[in-house]
Amino acid sequence: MTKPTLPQGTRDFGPAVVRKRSYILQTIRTVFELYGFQPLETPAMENLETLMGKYGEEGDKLIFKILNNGLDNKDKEAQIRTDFEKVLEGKNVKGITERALKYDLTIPFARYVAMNHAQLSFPFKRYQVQPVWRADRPQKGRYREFYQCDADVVGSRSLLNETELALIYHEVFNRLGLTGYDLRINHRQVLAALSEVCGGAGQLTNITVAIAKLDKIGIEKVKEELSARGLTTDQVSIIEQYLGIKGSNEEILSGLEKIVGHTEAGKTGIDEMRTVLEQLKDQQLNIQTDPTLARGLNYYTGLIFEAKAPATVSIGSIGGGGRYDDLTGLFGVKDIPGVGISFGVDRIYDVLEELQLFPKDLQISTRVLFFNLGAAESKKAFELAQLLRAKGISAELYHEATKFDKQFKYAEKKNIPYVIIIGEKELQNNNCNIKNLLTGIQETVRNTALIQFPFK
RNA sequence: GUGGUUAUAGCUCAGUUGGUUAGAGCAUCAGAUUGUGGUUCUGAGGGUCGCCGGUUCGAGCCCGGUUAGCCACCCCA
Repeated sequence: MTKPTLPQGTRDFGPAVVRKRSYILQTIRTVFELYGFQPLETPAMENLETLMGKYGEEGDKLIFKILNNGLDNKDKEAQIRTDFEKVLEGKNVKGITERALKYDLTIPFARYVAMNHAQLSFPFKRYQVQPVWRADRPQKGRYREFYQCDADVVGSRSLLNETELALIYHEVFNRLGLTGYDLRINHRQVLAALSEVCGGAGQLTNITVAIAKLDKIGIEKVKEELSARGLTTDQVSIIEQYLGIKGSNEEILSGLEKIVGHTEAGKTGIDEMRTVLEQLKDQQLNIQTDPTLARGLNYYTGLIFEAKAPATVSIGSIGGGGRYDDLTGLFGVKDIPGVGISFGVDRIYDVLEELQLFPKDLQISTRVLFFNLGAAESKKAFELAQLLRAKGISAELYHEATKFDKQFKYAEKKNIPYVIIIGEKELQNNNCNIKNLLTGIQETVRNTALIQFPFK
């Protein structure tokens, strides 16, 4: 017998952890529902070609592929050998692998919309809470299997959607007690305009990758990287100017206007951000425009979001999203624009843990433990436990008659707030002793009055 | 995917230049206590030193490989 282990980057979730995770998930689901989103689930696996090419070159490498069954079929051996040669060259071949684990929830959603657009009524607002898989190297806050919680609206170009999604972030983080969250926005068109001003749309990726690192490596290193990626001194100096924009949201937008406001794309981007900020004006969100924000996924075309944990926690991004104008176009259905956001539950968990923001009573499941003091006593206890259960109060009867010490310790470990003791005396008198383990207060109650007792 | 680092009891960790039988605290179990827990006291169980191989008379310690955690890069939730 070898010791069992878990695959790299995966985890088991024990009872206490599951409770905390579902507290987060329930909070998010509730807010999604509050804003009119409807649930959707899609399979763990998709056809490989549904996923390939949707997440950029790096993303493709991180997709978990599933080996086909039946590769040992002798009749097909020759074909399988030639196919496998292609795999060794880094190609994907249907004969070897045609399915993959889903990498995010957005592309499967786009696939769903493309397949069902004739039946759906638009705008279609859906939320989805499911695990996704990435063949990334694990670190703290980075796993190979993790949950995403997405909300997307498709079939509407209205910026009201962006506004409401920002409010959802605000509402969820506030409900979780994460009031110090940091929500940033930027616009793909502004980034596109910047690269246009800097000598051609071909530079977009080079520029966004470099400026996204500003926080981490500083302006000098960013300039070095831009030069290394082939930008001229003039172009680098425009970007330096762009990165130097600071101040309030309005100050940042005016700053952007000076650099990219004369371009069509730049104007659109700035106007849209301004509209959304205007709509949010009275809502007290911690929202700020951040010209360095550049989300990696290459399907975003409009406003983009990123939610970060409070600065005191070293976890970084806990959510992100943005507008994509033609996601279903990838699957042959044109003109269905969309916008969506995502919450990273696993990271939010780590943040709440670090800041000790989980409610204390999450771990209370059983409210009442009946002590077991013998055959006749436990028969009565069982009867009363059934009464409480029928009233919706979760109750347990200790599984065997043993000394008090053990039964108390069981209650303590399971965080059970009340124990009920029925012994020989109580059995005769038709009453029972209810002890509150938190306060230590014990009182005697008639059995007929037990169901009225407030087990708070 | 690249580089670095760590792995000893259920948990947190000691373990000397390689040397007989690998230790502590907490936790667990039993007793002091036959109807009232959290404190205290006494005792007990528990380890193929992540795994595989090598060097050596001898390896927890040295070397190689492998698996997993962590860190940086890349990227990302």
